[in-house]
Amino acid sequence: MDVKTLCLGVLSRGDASGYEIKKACEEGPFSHFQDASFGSIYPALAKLSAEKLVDCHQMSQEKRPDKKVYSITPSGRTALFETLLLPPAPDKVNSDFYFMTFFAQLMPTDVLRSILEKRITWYEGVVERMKDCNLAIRPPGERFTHGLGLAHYRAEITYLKENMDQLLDQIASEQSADAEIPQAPKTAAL
Amino acid sequence: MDVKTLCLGVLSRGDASGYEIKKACEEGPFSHFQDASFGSIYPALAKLSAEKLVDCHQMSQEKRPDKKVYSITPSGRTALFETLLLPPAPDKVNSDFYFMTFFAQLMPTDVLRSILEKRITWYEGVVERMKDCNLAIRPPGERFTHGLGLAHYRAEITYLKENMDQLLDQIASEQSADAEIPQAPKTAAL
DNA sequence: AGGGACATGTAATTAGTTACATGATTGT
DNA sequence: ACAATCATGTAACTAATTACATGTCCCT
Repeated sequence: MDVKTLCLGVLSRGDASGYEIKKACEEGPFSHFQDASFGSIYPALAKLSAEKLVDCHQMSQEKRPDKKVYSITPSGRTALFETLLLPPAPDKVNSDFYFMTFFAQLMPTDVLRSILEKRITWYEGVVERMKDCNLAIRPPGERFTHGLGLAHYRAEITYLKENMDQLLDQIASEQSADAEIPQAPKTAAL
Repeated sequence: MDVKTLCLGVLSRGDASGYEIKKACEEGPFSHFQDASFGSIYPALAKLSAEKLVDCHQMSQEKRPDKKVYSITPSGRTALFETLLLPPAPDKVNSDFYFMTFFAQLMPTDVLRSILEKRITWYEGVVERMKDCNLAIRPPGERFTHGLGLAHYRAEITYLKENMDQLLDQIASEQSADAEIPQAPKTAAL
């Protein structure tokens, strides 16, 4: 989703500064399917402000730098509703991890094993942190999306655990056989 | 993965033209986790050619335009191996669909239902097409990645089917209750 | 004294997409 | 006649990232 709509989405849940919006995308509830950097968030908030889709009030804090807290306006909410009515763009998954596993047979088994284990550990941590958050207070869409993410991560962990040893074995045996038959096919099979 | 490495990956499986590389990303085995347009593929192939990582030979065809068929060179294979040894960049999932389900309670239930049903139908089609491809002839990494993709899609389909009616019901009842309590929280809960 | 969290913002750069330009052949 | 598939390539554009600039407080 474009950064402007992402900001409107975060602000629809309550007031926030640019810094806090970044955190919501990094660690918060949006971290699993959205991303944005300061270099895109601050200009997006400035534009939303100019379009009167958000209000901004400066906040002086003791022992902390001043911050600008943004609130969504009624027209901002309308803009968010309207975006939600548009057919969603197809998901764009760009995964180096999948690319690597696809070419697993070209990799040394120790590097491959390390990558697979890191992925499992990472996702197990994600699942643990997700289980800890209090969903009771959240609206149904958030709970649903949360459960969908969990289902996805759990399925990936299960598959990786059940199949990684077999993959590693197959590659180890193919790589020793490769010494005898070092031929690549001349035309790609789709 | 950057388009140059993606091209090397496709060419490592056999010779191909720019047009065929595009097809591999659109319909072929890379379609689930990679994307690239002509505007990035053709310049990438030109650069790879200049760096001698691929060879190019013109092919005249009857009743078809000429095509340029690219082959990966030994140094191209080395470059691909080396990229595969680098730690993979974290996955970048940018999903409008997840964003929408997150804000499901802001959407009319009929629009939401239609989006959920389209997603299920789309993924069921993907799974059907994936089941049909002959994996016996493919290397272990490709089989593994294929199974991982299938596991993910099946988990998502299962979750959507098991939870969408409940979500729709919850939203329908909340929306009628909203008429009585029209208050938004003032500060976001992460 | 050095790093990390807090806090905002701009400028340079990158990496891609979309649209355009061209043109034959095949199917409806 | 019109769209789709095959086929390559460039130019304009977009949307983002990264690096830079600035500064405080807190912890080790």
